[in-house]
Amino acid sequence: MADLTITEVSEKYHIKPDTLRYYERIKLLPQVPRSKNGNRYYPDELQSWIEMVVCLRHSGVPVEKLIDYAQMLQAGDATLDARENLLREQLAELEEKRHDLERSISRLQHKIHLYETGEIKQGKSYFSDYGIIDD
Amino acid sequence: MADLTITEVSEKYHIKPDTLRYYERIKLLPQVPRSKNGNRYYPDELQSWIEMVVCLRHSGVPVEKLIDYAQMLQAGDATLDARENLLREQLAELEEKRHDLERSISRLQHKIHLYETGEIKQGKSYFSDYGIIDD
DNA sequence: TTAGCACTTGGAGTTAAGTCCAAGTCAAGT
DNA sequence: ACTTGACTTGGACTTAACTCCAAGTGCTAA
Repeated sequence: MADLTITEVSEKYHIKPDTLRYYERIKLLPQVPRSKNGNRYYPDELQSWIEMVVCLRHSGVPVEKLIDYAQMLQAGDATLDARENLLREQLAELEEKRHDLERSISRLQHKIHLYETGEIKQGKSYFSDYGIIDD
Repeated sequence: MADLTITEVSEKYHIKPDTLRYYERIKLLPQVPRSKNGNRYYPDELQSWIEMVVCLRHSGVPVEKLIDYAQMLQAGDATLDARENLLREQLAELEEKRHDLERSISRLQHKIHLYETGEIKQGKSYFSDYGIIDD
């Protein structure tokens, strides 16, 4: 692992250069170092953080929470407890999200099954097809 | 289960009246019937569909896909295959989402564990705390 | 040295999905 | 009759998170 340019990071993590610059503007990233000509480069440390950000963003953790965490990281040990709390809160959010997702997946699977077996064809009127599956 | 007014539906499914009217405008709902005074009421059939919509929206299925499905439902049997396809596609999306979510949850759990055990305190510099856990 | 390309900046524009508002109507209660 | 409260409409506004643009700089290769 070595320093990468903005486009390299962009390709590695499937995130646009514009987004990387945006993340820096909003302080989701610390000041990104520049090479002699003024171009950004991303050392390992930064890449790891970006990797984490991309992962959590992909799961819907709001940018704002990540900024809060980033700010606290920079503030040092005084923020240890607050950081742990933030992580716990986000974990709880994601676990709820997972629960909702399981429900939706079951719903879709059930519905698809109805199509597969042709049961849906008996379909009465327009939306009747949408009875709730025991709750 | 019986006909409900807009506020009743709103309370039952934790969705604002404005959102219900919005859903109607964008054809995510069929024409909602009106009582003599012009107020909307929601019969069982509609409630089931709303319940489904709320569930899927909560898992991130885009409004547009739900509109497509709703339109196809109204179009009748000619759209059976297309409807099944749409459901399969959305199912695949949600399954991928679930995968991402699992990853994020593991990440957070691991990180929280580091805080719990005090391992994070040894923290080198700012973002070093973010090394990637074996991949 | 000139063309081309990757990068820089500040700022404007986009997209999805609501969310809110002002002005008006209607039925019920006092 | 008058106030209250729930509803109606069309349209404007908000929010989150990008995403794009124009104008400019600076290295690289022919």
